[in-house]
Amino acid sequence: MASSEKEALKVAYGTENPKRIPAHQQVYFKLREQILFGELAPGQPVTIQGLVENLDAGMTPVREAIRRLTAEGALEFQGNRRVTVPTPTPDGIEELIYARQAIEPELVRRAAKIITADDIESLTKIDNDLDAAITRGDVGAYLRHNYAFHAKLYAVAQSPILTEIADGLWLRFGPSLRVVCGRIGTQNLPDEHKETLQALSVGDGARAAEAIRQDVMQGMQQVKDSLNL
Amino acid sequence: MASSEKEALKVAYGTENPKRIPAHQQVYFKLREQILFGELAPGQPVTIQGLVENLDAGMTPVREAIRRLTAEGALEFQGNRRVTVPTPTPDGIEELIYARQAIEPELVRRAAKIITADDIESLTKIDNDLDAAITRGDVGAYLRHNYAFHAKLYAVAQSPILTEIADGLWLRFGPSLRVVCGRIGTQNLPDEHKETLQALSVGDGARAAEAIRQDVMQGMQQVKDSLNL
DNA sequence: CACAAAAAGATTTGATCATATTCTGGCAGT
DNA sequence: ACTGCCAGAATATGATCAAATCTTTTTGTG
Repeated sequence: MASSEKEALKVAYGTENPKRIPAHQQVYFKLREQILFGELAPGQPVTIQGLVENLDAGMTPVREAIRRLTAEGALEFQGNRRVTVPTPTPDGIEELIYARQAIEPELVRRAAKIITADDIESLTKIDNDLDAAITRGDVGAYLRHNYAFHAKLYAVAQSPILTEIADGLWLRFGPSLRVVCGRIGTQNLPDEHKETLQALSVGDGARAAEAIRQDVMQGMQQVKDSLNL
Repeated sequence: MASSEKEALKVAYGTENPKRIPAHQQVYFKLREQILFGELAPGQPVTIQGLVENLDAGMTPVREAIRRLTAEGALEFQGNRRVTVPTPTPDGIEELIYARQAIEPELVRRAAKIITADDIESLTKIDNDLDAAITRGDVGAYLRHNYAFHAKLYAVAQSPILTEIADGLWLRFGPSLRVVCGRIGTQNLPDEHKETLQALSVGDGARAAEAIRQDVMQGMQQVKDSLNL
């Protein structure tokens, strides 16, 4: 997702906005949220008509949003005309593990070079919210804040292409993450965020990158184990 | 692009086929080709109505194809409602260099583990066609065969997610590659394919991966230099 | 009077919808 | 099981509306 779009959406949501967001983008963002934060489970079929009612949108915008999410790997054509949320496979998880380890530490290295005190403060705040969500066992909030932490790191890195790739990967394992958290709760989930922040605050990009690599690896391993893949 | 789709398209092209390919997919593949092999230049605007005439398709399929390619980074929203082929930037090229070096050697490592003699033969044939294209200075054929070589490697690796990412990267620098080749011809272009094939034929995955890394790096460097970025 | 900035109008293009058509999967009846 | 029919869902078209750009005209100033 391009950050300019995010910004535009934030500005426009709900208010009597001057800038009108095209329906197909609104549908895209709503559906994306549902996939990322678990309203949709792996294997679940996604019908155009269902979304038309559910999201109260026209047919054409829904179609376009589905195409876009399909291209990003968040949804999957079933060959006939069906679309579903992809079901994780052992090989797929392996690929995601490799890809995340290849991309995310690099983003953190890049972020470390140009991060500001404000950014670190912002990240710390997100991480505190994350801890609070873990403590009270709020799975939904955990998923959102965890994503927010990583997304903020991407934003700091100012590397739009790598960020888009990383965001695409989130869409692929989001539904599975939800399933896992729903099963094992929010305890025992990996959190190398403190270490990452520590390293970033002293400008140690290499250490921050390694911390994120650990965070990513542990998280994906957790998913893999919990799903018996 | 999922390989199942590719297969389906190949089967269906032109013939009085039993399986009908949806118009939006046909448009997608046609447009994708135009982007990859250079009918469309960086910065060029892409209009829906233009494609409707050009590709002789309806409006809805064209729209869906554009959304899909936009999600893959092959096209770019211009904020107003315009869509264009992205113009390369120095930072963008840097990101692509990193991403390709992270993904493609891994695909080759995976391919090396399961490659068959038939696959190697097939790759050799593609590489010969590539050499022929270089010799006679046929830029279009060069681009197609060069892509075919890498795409075949991806196919051998049987890693759909990494392959989709790699394919997405091709879409991002395809137009620039065309510009560069049009400018400097087909001589002096990198070709570590022989080395790659040699390593693959003796089962040396590490060496094959390194050869591809060289190939990728040199190619991207060429693009970067030629565009004065 | 010449020039340029601004306004108004015309035109192109994108967004959306209503509707017709095509396809798929299930079900009834053999 | 097999075949053919039917309901529902997806695909695709063309019409309509809205937004952006281009063109022309108007207006203001040196």
